[in-house]
Amino acid sequence: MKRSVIPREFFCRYTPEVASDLVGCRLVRVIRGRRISGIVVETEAYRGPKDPASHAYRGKTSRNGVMFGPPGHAYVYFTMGMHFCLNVTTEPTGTPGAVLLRAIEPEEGIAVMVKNRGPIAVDRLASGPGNLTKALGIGKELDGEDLVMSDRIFLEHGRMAREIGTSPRVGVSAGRSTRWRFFERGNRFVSRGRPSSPQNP
DNA sequence: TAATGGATGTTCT
DNA sequence: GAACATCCATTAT
Repeated sequence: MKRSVIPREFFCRYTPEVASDLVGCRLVRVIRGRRISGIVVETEAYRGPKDPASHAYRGKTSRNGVMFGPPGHAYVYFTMGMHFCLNVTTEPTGTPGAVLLRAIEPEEGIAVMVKNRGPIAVDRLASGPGNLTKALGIGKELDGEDLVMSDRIFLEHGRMAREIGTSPRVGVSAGRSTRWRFFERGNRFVSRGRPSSPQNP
């Protein structure tokens, strides 16, 4: 059987381009042999020294080291005292870059996501970076995982996104001038980000 | 429906 | 000691 896992070359490109192309791909998490998955509907791009909003802006540290490594790996970090965020590394080895996965449209394993998140509406199960990692049971034990080789978490070809919208990134004070947030226009699983921010600018 | 602020802990200055 | 790639309940309109 042919695997439809996305190859490493896909991630070895200009980060905003990878972030845009990831919308429509399927994110798969496997726990005890069961698939939990969904279509990626919202992402953000982060680069290196010229991107003041990026963790890699001030160079390599023990936390962000994965961003400087080979493309196609998971960069998982803990934030705001409560939440994990899942990123996919991009660009050639030595060039920092990562795409933050902000929301998915659940497909398989919805019952497991509900168990992880509590009884809430399906369109909010994995909407927002902290909610996504909680729904899929992702923690720092997956930091540095190779998404091309792993059987615990990986990306597959999904479906064609209808239309890609862009906006400034959510929750960052620096780098407001770049529109490096990408989402499927009109999709109800996309997180609102900030209250009252226009979703179809 | 929109705005505000608290919980909570790691990382870096 | 300050900042932080968040989330959600509470408050005001």
